[in-house]
Amino acid sequence: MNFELRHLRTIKAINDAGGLARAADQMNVTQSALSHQVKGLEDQAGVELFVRRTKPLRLSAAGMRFLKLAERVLPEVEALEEDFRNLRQGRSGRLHIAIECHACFEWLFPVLEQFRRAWPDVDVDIRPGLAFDALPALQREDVDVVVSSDPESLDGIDFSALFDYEPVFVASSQHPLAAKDVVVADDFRDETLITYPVDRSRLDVFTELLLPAKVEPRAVRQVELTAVILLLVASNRGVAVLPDWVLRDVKLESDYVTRPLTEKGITRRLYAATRDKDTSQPFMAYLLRLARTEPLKRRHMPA
Amino acid sequence: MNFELRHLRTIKAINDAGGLARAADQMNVTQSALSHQVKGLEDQAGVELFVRRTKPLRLSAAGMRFLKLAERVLPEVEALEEDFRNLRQGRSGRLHIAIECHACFEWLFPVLEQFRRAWPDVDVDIRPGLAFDALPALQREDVDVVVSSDPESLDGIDFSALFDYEPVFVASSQHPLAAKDVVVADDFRDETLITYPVDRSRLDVFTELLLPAKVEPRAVRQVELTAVILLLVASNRGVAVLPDWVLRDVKLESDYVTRPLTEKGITRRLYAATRDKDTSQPFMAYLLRLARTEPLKRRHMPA
DNA sequence: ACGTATTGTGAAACAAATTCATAATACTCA
DNA sequence: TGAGTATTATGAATTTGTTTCACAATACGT
Repeated sequence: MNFELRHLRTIKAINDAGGLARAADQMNVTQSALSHQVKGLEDQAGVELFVRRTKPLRLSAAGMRFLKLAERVLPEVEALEEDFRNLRQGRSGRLHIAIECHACFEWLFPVLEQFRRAWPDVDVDIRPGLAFDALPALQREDVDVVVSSDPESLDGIDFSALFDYEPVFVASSQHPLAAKDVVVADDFRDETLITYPVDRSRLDVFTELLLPAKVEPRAVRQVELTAVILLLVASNRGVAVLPDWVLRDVKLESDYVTRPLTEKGITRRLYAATRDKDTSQPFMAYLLRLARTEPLKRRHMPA
Repeated sequence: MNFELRHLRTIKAINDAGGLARAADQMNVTQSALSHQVKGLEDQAGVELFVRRTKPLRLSAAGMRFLKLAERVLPEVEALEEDFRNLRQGRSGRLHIAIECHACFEWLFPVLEQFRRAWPDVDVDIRPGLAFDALPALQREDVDVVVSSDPESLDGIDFSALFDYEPVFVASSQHPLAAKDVVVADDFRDETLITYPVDRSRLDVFTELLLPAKVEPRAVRQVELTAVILLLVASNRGVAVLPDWVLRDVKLESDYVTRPLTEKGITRRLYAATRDKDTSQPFMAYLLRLARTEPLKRRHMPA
């Protein structure tokens, strides 16, 4: 008693065609093949699937149940086949994105909104959970894209540059440092610094400014949401360093001010890591193009 | 790209067992067999189902979809296999009954009520529609039992006697014929006869009484429902001939009277026709026993 | 009842899946 | 890092299953 889809297809074909011979034609096999197959199936099942005393073979009660199963199952199987066909042609696929940089939500979300419209069959998702070892997850195919500003040379992984950004200092307009044109490392010594709740090794302020200068802020407070960070900054509960793109939309409400870090300013580059076999897939290329151009569009535009 | 259930079972097993080797054990095949099978499947589908860079084989995104299909489909297939097992052991099956005699509803329904409790997995139904050529339908396996009072010698068909009954004359207690102890054919000459809307050849009054005596009633009115026939008779709009079992429950309300037909009374025998291969099936035997005994239980019992 | 359409059967040819033996590969842990 | 272990991959031989071919058997229509 070990059914196969072949059997389902056969029973359905015989029923549809209204006979074994006609069904055989449609399936491009001989009538004999189907006769043998049905016999084998009935032996296995121990049940008569067809009424034999009638001539164009008709389904018995048991056969009807078999047919019902076929009619429920076969379309699902065909759907998967279609799905795989699309996958092969790069029309469908999975795009699960891990973001190492906490603030990337801000520009990524609008990008994915646009992507989704162009590639409706691609399964899109953002997975902020595995921020720590995102690259191993990429290798293991747990995710398909990792957004990071720290490219590593890894086997089978491509890093594509997306765009440059500037981590900028943010403080309340009431804050003493608002008076300065440029903020430097030493300025943080007496400040409460508000950051995302992640390791310092993944915070630009520390890696690019404070650690090299061996400066420790008076206090560090960790806050999850960007909007809340800005709220706290505006009410002068601390200062923060955020990528410029986070500020672009809200700049006008001048409860707070932004200032460059160091004389020259700091410039960082964002990358998308993908498995090399996926990099040139149509929808992946489309995403990368979108992620390169789209976040810049609304930038430096005074509202 | 031609999936088989074997592939679904394999993918599921590999996922469940967490590895190809373990899955092979559980399926009682060699690890090599599964390796070949997966390879073949991936070639056919043109899609990588597993992540190869990791060692205990893990499903890829595409593989996950395959697994999902397996988890939806396999239980359904197993349900059917279970169903067939039951069928083979005679615990489940189909019991579609065609009744030639219109009034058989009255005793058959309670019988089926009882049957259903004893054999919950048998698919029970009454099909009054194909009253005309019920026996061919039985041979074609469109139905499984035919209740009839006219046994024929037919190949592959058994007729089992159920019980005897008496077609009796029914009239309003106001009706002149109510004065007679016995009603004969001639008595119908001036009466309006109420019958079920079927051919005369399947009405006891005609086959057993009026046709042999070459008597034609003044009028014949056809009515579908037994209850309505009794209603019309009670209000003296005509007379009827019904099997005694129809009257057993309602006799007490003596708006109408029943009288035997002819001096000796008429006796008819009811049969259940079944395909010989089914006759000795446990649930069929049970039904026949029930149909032989149950309808008689409440008979001739003065309430 | 005869001819036609349809299904059934057995042996041979063909195709596919499985095994066996062994190679290749990833993972583990000192 | 490297030896050892666990896991998967591969190719040829074997086994198993499916299809074909040719023809027999069976139902159906007129």
